[in-house]
Amino acid sequence: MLYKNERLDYSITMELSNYSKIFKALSNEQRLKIFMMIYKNCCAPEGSKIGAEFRFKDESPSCCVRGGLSKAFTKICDCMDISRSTVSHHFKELQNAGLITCEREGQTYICTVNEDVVEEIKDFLK
Amino acid sequence: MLYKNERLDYSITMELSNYSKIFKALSNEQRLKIFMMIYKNCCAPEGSKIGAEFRFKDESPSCCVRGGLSKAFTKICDCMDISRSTVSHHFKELQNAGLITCEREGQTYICTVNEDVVEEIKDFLK
DNA sequence: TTTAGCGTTCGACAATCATCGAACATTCGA
DNA sequence: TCGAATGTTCGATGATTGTCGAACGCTAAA
Repeated sequence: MLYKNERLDYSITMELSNYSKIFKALSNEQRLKIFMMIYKNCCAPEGSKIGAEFRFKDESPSCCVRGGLSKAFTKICDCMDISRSTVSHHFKELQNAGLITCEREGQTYICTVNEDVVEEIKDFLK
Repeated sequence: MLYKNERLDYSITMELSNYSKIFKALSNEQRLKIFMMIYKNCCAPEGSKIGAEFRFKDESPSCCVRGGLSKAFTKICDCMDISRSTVSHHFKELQNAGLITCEREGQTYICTVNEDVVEEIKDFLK
């Protein structure tokens, strides 16, 4: 897992190719679910319509540290039925698309959603 | 090209798998460009930030008929550097994802963006 | 220093995808 | 009715993807 991945260029209006990279990252259902869980558990808006099924069951709000989700990898492995190596691969894809950033926290990671990219997605087609 | 393709189920909150299908349809850059051109030329909002490069150059507003883009296939073939069979394939993918609908108009087609799906995309992450 | 936990990397494999050209079907106009 | 234009279908091919298990490296704790 990268500490800091090279970010795509999110200038005023994003390039078409950047959008297609983001959509590709979200085009696999498992990976989309991973992203939604990270998003839901640390930065989805208050009253968001995003389903409660993405919330970790036994989590207090304290699952968030410095704006990110702590132990994201472990938590997600625990509630998905795919191998750890596959989950690792999906995390990398999400990072390469610029959707998330991971930062070491002791033995595990804090995972943050890149909110400027989320804004770009929300603005798509507007 | 289908006259009417079976539509996905866009209920109140769309299933994750429907979102991933839509993102997959938009994950190829050529296909995303095709979609943007159809969208830009018939139903992008007034003052949309979507780039003018998606506008057909020699088109008057009359390129829209009954809410759709007339001769979409021909026009798009003319300004993209891929074969007609590939363009046909991409149109099918966009239709299967529920993003567009095509209707015969004499020898060619009127192509319509499904605006309820566009709304779902705009609402994603909200 | 040893061990256990966390996550990565590697190599493999089957499945899917993007693309092409050729052949075909349909429709309109001459 | 014939020819041209429009778009589809087919089969092929190389590239990419999603997934796995095994082996590995790093970190924290005993």
